[in-house]
This record gives sequence, structure tokens and C-alpha cells, in this order.
Amino acid sequence: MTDTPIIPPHKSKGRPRTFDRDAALISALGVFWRRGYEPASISELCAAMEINPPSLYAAFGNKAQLFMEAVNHYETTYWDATWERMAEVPDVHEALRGFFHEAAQILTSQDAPCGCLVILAATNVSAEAEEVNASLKAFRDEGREWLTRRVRRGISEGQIAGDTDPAGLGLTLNTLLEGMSLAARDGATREELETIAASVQRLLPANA
Amino acid sequence: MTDTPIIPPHKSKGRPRTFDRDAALISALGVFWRRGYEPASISELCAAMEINPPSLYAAFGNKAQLFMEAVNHYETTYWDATWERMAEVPDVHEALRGFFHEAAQILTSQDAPCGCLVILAATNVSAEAEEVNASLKAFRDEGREWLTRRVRRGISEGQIAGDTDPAGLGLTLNTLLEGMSLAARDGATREELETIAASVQRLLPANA
DNA sequence: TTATATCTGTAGCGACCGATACAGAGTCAA
DNA sequence: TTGACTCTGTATCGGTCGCTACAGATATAA
Repeated sequence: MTDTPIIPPHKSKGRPRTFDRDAALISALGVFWRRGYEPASISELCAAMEINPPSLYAAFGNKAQLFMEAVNHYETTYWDATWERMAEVPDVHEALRGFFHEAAQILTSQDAPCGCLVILAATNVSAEAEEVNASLKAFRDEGREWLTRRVRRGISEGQIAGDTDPAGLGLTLNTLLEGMSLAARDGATREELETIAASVQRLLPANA
Repeated sequence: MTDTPIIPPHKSKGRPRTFDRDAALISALGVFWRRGYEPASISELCAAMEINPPSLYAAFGNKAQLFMEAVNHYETTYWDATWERMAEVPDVHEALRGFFHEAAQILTSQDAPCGCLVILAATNVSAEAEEVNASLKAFRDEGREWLTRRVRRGISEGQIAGDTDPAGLGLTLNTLLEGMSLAARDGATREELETIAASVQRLLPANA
């Protein structure tokens, strides 16, 4: 946020960087994931990334830009394939069953401190970090939109009752998905998340 | 948390307090609700409560104790009656339909900055505020337990399919409820929350 | 009246926050 | 070899955090 919209400079001249930028980003992601955006301090980030503050600011701009880069990395690494599978599986019941099954895995994955970064990392932020939360909200809105679109297609293909409101069902599915992050953060096991995920089949009005 | 477990002293001697303790607590609740636990600074709390820091610390102990007192006030004021109604209504379908309907109202109530304090106020906290989050988790666990007990009773009274896992269904209902707080925080309208609430009837396996 | 106790406002404590000034080190083009 | 350039570590900036020392004000109890 703030001033510089450009992301990574690094021309060919000058002293070369002595750390792995991608590895440092992944380390930063771990801290943001565990702590959330604001509780993750620059000093803790630097310790995890094994660099000093000037290196962090030279490579990533500022804390907000580092965070958003970590969020993008998180989305592409953990969720993109799952979202796309949901869009590709022909039967909507099968697609959503698979999606929530995979979500239960992701939200309790080994390297995850549990829960989704996009949902949890900026739920409480002070006024000056509202821009960061707004950026995350765009991701969340997109997720709800994907679910709504998938439901709408399921209706038009006759797999879900024709009188179903796609936006309402998409919102409900997204609400359950976001709730699963809170459950994971509160220590729900993978089996418990699978139980929640399995309830999705009951939420879909089958075509009579 | 920390040292003093006792809450309000105030003997009969000494200079009397010149502000309304209950009114100040309600003002503090508003700030915690809007901002969350850690982003709510002492200076912002003091401004809203119209007192100075020494008065705050004399009357409430410290920030964590003030917060927990605000949480207790919030629970009793906004949720206790709704929880008890759910326990009292004989038919479980009617009880849960009514509960989620009321929850949709509470989570979008006028004086609410949207969402549940217990769910949202401490999702991102630094390490030293983990005790506060643990206290909130106890509230959240209690909510899930109430839902589970109500489901179990519905099963034993033959209103829900006998092969239903009460803990699993209780957890699922609680997950949807907690997700509704995130939806409200992201700007969902009362009508949208009502739509989500209405989906609960499909989650309950009717007794065949 | 005096002693004791508690509240009130001012003013500021040490600790930490995000972010940087600076000088030295390393790599490039000329 | 020189100069331009960028990264590196140290040391620190101004600002805010939660919290409190202090002195004055106001009440009760003796």
C-alpha cells in the first residue's frame, strides 16, 4: 500500500543480493500465517527470513507489500488448483464435495498453522491497516463468486433444483467455508473438518 | 489477565468516582467491538469512555480485564436470552430455526459494528494476548456445546434421524454460525444473513 | 480538625512499533 | 582503475503502545 506501486527493482548493476528472495517470502508467509498481519512484527519477520530490516525494505517495499506478496503466493500455492478443479468437475455435487474435502486438507495441512490466511490474517486491524483488509476482502469476495457461479451452472445443467437462488446458496457455502477456518484455528482436527465438509451435500437441493 | 484476579474495589471511604462505571463499560464494549482487542488502544478507549487512563486502571484493572468484563456484558446483553430460548423451544427444528433467525438479527443490530465480539475480537493477537483469546475460546466452545446438546436432545426425542452424530452436527452448526460473523463483518446485509440462517433446516436430517 | 483512603488530571515511564540514515562492501560499465 | 550503483549490518529515528508516579481534590471516620 502507500507509496511505491512497483514491486521488485534489482537492476543488473550494484552489489548482488545475498539471500534467496523466494525462500525469504515463504518464511514471511509462515509468520503472517501464524500471527496475522499486524501481530507479525518486522523484527519477527526479519528473524524468520534471516535478513535485516534494510534488506527487507529494499526487496519487498514495506510490510503491507510484503504481506500482499505472501498472500498471492499462498493463494497460488495452496488454493488455485483446488478452485480450478471445482470449476472443471462436471457434476456440481461431485465438484463441491471434492472442493470442501480438499479445503479440509488445506486448512489442516502440516506446514499450515491452521486456517486460511485470507480469512484470518486481518480480521482485527487498526485503522491504518484497513487497506490491507480491503485487499483480502477482494480475495474473499472472489471465492464467494466462484462458488456462486458453480452453483448457477449446476442449476442451469439441471443438477440442482431450478428454484434455487444461486447467490444465496453461494453465500451460504462460502460462509461455511470461512467458518471452517475459524474451526481450524480453534483446533478442529482434520476428521472434524471433514465432517463439516460432508454436510455440504445436504445444503444442495437435489433436482427432484 | 496477569496479577489481580479481583475485579472492582471501591470501598466507602475516599473520593467518590465521578463517572458512571456501567456506562463507561458499554462505551468500551463499542470500541472493542469495532476494532478488536489489540487494535483498541487505551487512548481510544479512554476517549470513548470519557475518562483518563488512571481512572480506567483504577476501575477495571487493566486492558485485558476491561475487555473480559465487556465480553461478559456483551454475552448477557445480546446472546443469553437467545441461547436460552433455543434450549426451551420443544421442537428442535423450530428451536434452531429461531436461534439462527435471531442470530442474524444480533449480528446486524444497529448498535453493532457487525459480527460477534467473541468470534472476531481476538482472531489475530500477538503472543502476549493469547490468554485473552483462550478465554474467548471457552465461550466459543460453550456455544458449540449448547448446539450439540440441543441436537442430541432432538435425536433422543425422535425429531432428528437416529443415526445422526450429535457432535458432528453441533460442530457444523457452530461453524456456520461463526461464519455468519465473518459474513457480517464483510458487509452482508440482514437479508443475506437470514438466507444463510434459513439453510440450517436443510442441515438437519429429518426423522424418516 | 485531623488522618486516612480513593479518585482525578497531568505528565511521562520503558518497551516496542514500522521504517531509515549511514558507512562499508561487493559488482557492474567505462 | 575509476565511478556509479545496490546490497549489507549497525544503530537509531519519531511515534505509539500499555501503564503508572505524582500531586491535588474530595470523600469518610475518628
